[in-house]
Amino acid sequence: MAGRVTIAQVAEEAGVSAMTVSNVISGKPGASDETRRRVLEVAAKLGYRPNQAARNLKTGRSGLVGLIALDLTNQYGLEILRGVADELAGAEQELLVNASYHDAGREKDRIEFLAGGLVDGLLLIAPVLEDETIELLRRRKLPCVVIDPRRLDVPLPRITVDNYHGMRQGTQHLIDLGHTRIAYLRGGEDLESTSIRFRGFQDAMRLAGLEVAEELVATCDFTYASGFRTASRLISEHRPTALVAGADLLALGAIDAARSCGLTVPNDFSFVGFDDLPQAAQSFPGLTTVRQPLHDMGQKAALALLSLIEGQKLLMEHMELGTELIIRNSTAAPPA
Amino acid sequence: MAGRVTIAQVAEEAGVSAMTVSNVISGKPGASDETRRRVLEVAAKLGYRPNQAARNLKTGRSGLVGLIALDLTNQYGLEILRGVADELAGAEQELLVNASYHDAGREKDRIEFLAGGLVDGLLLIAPVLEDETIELLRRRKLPCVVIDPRRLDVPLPRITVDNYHGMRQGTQHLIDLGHTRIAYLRGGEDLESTSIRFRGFQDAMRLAGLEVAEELVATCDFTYASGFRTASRLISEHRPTALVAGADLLALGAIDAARSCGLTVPNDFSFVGFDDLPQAAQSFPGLTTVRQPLHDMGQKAALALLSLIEGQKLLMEHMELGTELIIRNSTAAPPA
DNA sequence: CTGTTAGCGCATTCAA
DNA sequence: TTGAATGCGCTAACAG
Repeated sequence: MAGRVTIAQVAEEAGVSAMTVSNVISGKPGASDETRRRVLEVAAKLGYRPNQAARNLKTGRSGLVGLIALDLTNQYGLEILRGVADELAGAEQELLVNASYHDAGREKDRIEFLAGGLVDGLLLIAPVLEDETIELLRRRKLPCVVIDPRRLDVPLPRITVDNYHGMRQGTQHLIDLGHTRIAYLRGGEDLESTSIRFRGFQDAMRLAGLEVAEELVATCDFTYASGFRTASRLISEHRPTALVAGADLLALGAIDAARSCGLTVPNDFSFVGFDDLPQAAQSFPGLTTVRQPLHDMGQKAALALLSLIEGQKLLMEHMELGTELIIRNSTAAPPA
Repeated sequence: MAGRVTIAQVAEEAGVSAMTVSNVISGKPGASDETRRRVLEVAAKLGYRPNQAARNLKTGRSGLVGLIALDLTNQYGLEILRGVADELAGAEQELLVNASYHDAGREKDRIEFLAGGLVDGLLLIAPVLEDETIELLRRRKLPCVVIDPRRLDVPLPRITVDNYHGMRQGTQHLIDLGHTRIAYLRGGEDLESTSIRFRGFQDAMRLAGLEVAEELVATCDFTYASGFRTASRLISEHRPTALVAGADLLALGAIDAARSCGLTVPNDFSFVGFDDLPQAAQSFPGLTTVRQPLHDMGQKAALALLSLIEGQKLLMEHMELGTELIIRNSTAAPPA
């Protein structure tokens, strides 16, 4: 429907061959300045734009990078996406975004679809990645980089974060402030990173000689509402003085739960999150949290994918990035 | 790189012609069950996937819908995007998402790029749309639907919201509660909807016999931080009892500003927002706000675009959707 | 119901 | 420095 003008028309109008137009348009050398000028002029006049489909068919590349995210509503994935987009802006690649909506079946379906030659490479954010899907990817030889897979050992190039030390550091911060009764809010069970973060919490506690009281640990979904609900119960029933959450969204819900119990943050109760989503800074009081370099992860993943697409060998199969404790105003010493 | 198996190979292996394979694969009628079965079997065995580029070249369609959003960080655009994605999921169209990052130049560049045959149609969220860009779109005859343009009268199919009555209703809610000193936080100047919302506020006040005190009206950027800053000043210097914001993000910032001034919401101070972003419900106290049907706007826009792509005439050039006042817990009667 | 012919628009190869 | 021929993989139109 679009791009009505073809290279042939430009060629005729400019009195040269299609080949010459092609060369000039794609900025190849080998064309006199005079010819180049005329071709460009005619192309502009006619409003010529190369037909992507034809170009793709010829070159075997689409100029598209596929990205499959869990959904398009959660900031976690979107921050990564921004990093990807920023990196891709420089390369001549566009982003084709698909969501799997937390459904393994749909994830497989989307991957299969995109792998059908639509994209030159694939970026997966927090995918489930069943064995069958991995097999498909390998068979197709489709360049692919995985960010934060559920199972950390997937046999594909991947980028993860040092969840263990991040959570230890976050927990340690509360311990240093003098807290001893610290609650923990785990995210959903099926992610390996959830367990790793919890281990970081446990170890920090144990090494400080503190007990991890079983009733102070609860599991909930990765949502604000679930964090609110679960924390309400934890706080009202067991009265800890601080809470560590496996994700900012949970921490944010928990803070509001404390507030609705009439507690003041951080005077009466301290909170530490994990992620450092934009909301963490845009809340009152600002949320102390363990920062994942989400934007950076996106950029690094995109960069790795681009080099894979160019046919280069990857420097490393697995890249683990560090975290950083961001201290804001949701933590303080426990009430006397 | 991907999709190595071609239709010819499948045809040979199955002992039929390429045409037959093509028909079977695209689910066209006219193929005996037996043939169909065999073709499908061979295709599966070989892992055949049609090459999109070739298909696109032949059919003149890419199966891609372009979407240009301001950026990928603000929930406003993302809610619309979700609506679009939901609608497109049913059609055989994929979404190619681009961001313009609030830059008119980049917006034009992106549109020009996508219009080069990459997409079958274009959805624009809150675009600037310079005259030149509109001209380009028309020349290319690229199907296009605009959501919430800055200038409401762009000569393209468009979907907007009834900003005027929405804001009147939101303001009226505060008036009904007994507020008389009501502040107003305007969003950035260059959007027509900003002015229209403000007019709704003014009219509601005037019709209730209330004065719109000049010092109680302030303009700020569409960000939480800017809302926080501006509201802090407004509240501490002029002591209104309620504030209406031209966007939820501003209201959320304003609420935290009130809190940081030691005020309790809604007992000491009431707030009304505009948009009903997910954050409005996920905050404490829940934000009373004027709901824009963002998801619905996305769906309707996508639906309209799809019919345009199918070559059908549009039922209407301009569609204005209604708003709804969502009363949560950020509003109450003014302190005695 | 199935096969043949042709060509979408471009870029690679080679020749001029 | 430029041009002619060729084919990427697929499907519309028609013929058998």
